[in-house]
Amino acid sequence: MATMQDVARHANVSIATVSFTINNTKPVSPATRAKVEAAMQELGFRRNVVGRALASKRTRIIALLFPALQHSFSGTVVHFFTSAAAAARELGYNLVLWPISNDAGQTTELTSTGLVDGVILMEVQFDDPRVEELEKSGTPFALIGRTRDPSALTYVDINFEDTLAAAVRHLTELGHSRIVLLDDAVGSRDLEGFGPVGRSRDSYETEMRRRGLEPASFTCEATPRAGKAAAAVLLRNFPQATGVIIQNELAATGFVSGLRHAGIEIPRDLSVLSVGSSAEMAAMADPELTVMSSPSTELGRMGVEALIDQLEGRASELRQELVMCTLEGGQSTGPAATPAH
Amino acid sequence: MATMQDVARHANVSIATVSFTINNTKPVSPATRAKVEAAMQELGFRRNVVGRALASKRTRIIALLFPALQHSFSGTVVHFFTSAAAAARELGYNLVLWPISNDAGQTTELTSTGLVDGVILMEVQFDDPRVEELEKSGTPFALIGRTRDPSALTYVDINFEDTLAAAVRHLTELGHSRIVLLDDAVGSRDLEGFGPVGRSRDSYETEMRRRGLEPASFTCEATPRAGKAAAAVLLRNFPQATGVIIQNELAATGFVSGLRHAGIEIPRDLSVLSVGSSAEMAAMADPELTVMSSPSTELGRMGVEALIDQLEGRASELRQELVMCTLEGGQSTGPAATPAH
DNA sequence: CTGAAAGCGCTTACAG
DNA sequence: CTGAAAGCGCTTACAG
Repeated sequence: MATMQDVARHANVSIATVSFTINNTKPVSPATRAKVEAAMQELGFRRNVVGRALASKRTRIIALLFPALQHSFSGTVVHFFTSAAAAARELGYNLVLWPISNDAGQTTELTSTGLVDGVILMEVQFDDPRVEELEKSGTPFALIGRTRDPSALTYVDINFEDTLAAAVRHLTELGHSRIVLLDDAVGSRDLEGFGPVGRSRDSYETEMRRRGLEPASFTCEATPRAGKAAAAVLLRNFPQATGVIIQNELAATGFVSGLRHAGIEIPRDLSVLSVGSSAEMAAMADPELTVMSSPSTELGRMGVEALIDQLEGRASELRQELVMCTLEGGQSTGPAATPAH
Repeated sequence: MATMQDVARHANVSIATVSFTINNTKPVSPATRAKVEAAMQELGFRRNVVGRALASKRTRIIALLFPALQHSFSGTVVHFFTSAAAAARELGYNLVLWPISNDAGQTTELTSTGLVDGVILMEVQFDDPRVEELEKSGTPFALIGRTRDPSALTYVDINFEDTLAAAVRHLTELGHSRIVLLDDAVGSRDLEGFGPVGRSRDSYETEMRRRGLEPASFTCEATPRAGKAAAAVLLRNFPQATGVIIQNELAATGFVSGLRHAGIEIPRDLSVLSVGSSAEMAAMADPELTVMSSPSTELGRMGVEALIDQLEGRASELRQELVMCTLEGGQSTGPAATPAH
C-alpha cells in the first residue's frame, strides 16, 4: 500500500499538506489540493488507520459488550448487532464484539489496551458492577438498558413503562379486564436485577390499578416447553383471565401451543399479546401472535450514535432515549368473551 | 495509562528489554525479568495495542464479513457471531463486524485501510465475486461456506452432502420411501448461486436414487406463512409423501401448522425432519420438530481458528473442514404409515 | 543477556 | 497556505 509519504513525494508537497487536504484540517490552495488528489488517485492511496490512530490517539473503534452466556438469544439480537455495526461504519467507526461474563472484572482489562475509544454495554442490570468499572477506568460508554438510576448516564432503552401501559390499554380497549402478565423467570429470580422484567411488571401493575383492575402475574423460563407448561398454570391459577400479556419471547409459541392443546381457542377464548418480541418470532406461533415488537434495529443504531456523539464531543447534553415497542397486527388478540374454562 | 517507556524507566532497563520480556522474544535473565514484571505490576501496565500494531504490522484484528441484507436471519447466526468473537479473543484477536452487500466492490475498500489482518467471509456463493476481490487484494481470508471449486481455499462449512444423506437414511430407516425435499426459494431462484441449497438438493437426489427411490422437491420462501402455504402444496402435489425433509428454518413452524390445519397428524400421517435449523427453533413448532441442527457455534470457532492459523503461519496445509448437522430428538418423525390423504 | 536507535504511518503544534 | 520536525507506543535488526 502507498503511504502518505509516497503521496507527498508524488505530489511534490510535504506529508503535512497531504494530511491537511485529506482531513480538511487546514486550508489548502485549490492547486495543491488537485495535485494531492491526483497523486492519491494514481497511487490508490488509502490512509492507514493504525498510523492515524496512534498519532491522533483515537482508534475510531468501539466495542459492543454483550453477555457471553446470553440466557436467551432472541432473534432480535442479531438485528441489534448488525444495525449497530452498520451505523458505526456510516459514522466512520468500526465495531468489535466483546463477549463478557455478566459479573464485573473483565471490562477494564479489555479497555485498558487502548483498542477502543468507547463501549456499548448491553443487557444492563439495575445495579451493574460493570458500569462502575467503566466509570472508574474513564472509558466513555453508552448503555443499552438502564441502571436503577441512570440519570447521569448516556443510554438508550426500550420504554417498558409506556409499552406495558399500551399493552394493557390494547386489551382493555378490546373489553378485557382480567389481564394476566406472564414474564421471564430470569428477571424474577432477581426481580431487582434485570431492568426489563422489573420495569415492565411495575408498569403493568400501575396501569392495571390505574384502571381499577387487579394485576396478576406469573413467570416461566424462556423456552417453548416452559411456555407450554405455563399454559396449564394459567388455566389452573387464573381461570378468570381473558387476556394475557406475555413478555417472554422464547416461551410464547409454546404457550400458545399449550393453550391450543387445552382446547382454548385464541383469540375467541383468550387474547394473547406478546411484548418485546419480534414480528418474525410472532409469526412462528399458530395463530400468529399479536406482538409489540422490540425496536432492536433502532436501539442498535441509537446506541452507536449516542456513544459516538459523546466521543466526538457533539453531545451537548446527555443523550438518554427511550423507544416504545410497536404494536403489530396478528391474530391472537380480539374482543373479550366470557372465560370458556 | 503507563507506557512501556514508563515501565523501562521504573525498572531501570531499556524499553527493548521490556518488550523482550513481555513477548518472550529474546532471552531475559531471571533477575531482569523480575524487575520488569514488578514494574509492570506496580504501574498497572497494559501494552498498547495500537503501538504494537503499527510496529509489528499486525493488528490482530480480523473482520467478519456478513451480508448486510441478510435474507433470513435464523436464530443460529447469533451463535455464530458470538462463538467467533469468543474464539478470536481466546487467540488474542479482536473481531470486527463488517456488513457488506452481497455483490463485490466493497471488500477491498474495507481491507485496504490496514485495520485487519484477515477476514472471514460468510454466506459464500458458488461464484462469489468477493472471493476474487480478496485474492486480488492479498488479504488472507477464510470462508464459511464454499465456492464451486474451493480446493485452493481455506474454508469451513456444513457438510450438506452427508447431512442430507443422513436425513434420507433417518427416514428410510423408519420405513419411508416417498420422501420429499422442501427447501429455500432463495437458493432455487439461482440454484447455482447459493451453496447450501444446491449442494443439499444434489445430495438428496443422489441418495434417493442410490436407494432406488424417486426424488421430488419443491420450494418456498423463508417465512412461516410461506411454510403454511407449502403444506397445501405438498398435499396437492405430493399426496403420496410420507416423509418431508425441510431445509428452510423460518418456514418450518408454519409448514407444521399448515399440516395440522389440514388435518394431518405428525408424525402419524407424515414425518417431518427439519435440516440445518437449530434445536431452539425446532422446539417452537408443535409438535417439536426432529431436527438436524446446524453446527453454528462450531463453525464460528473453526472459521476463526482456520484464519488465525493461516495468519500465524501455523497452517502447514490448507485448512478445509466440513461439519455435519446433528440429529436431535424431536417428535416429528416416526414410522411410515400409509398416506392418510 | 541488554541497549541505542531506527522505524511503523500517521497528526499536529510551531514557524514561516 | 505550506513545510520541517516531534511524537504517538510499540518492535526489531544491529551491536556489544
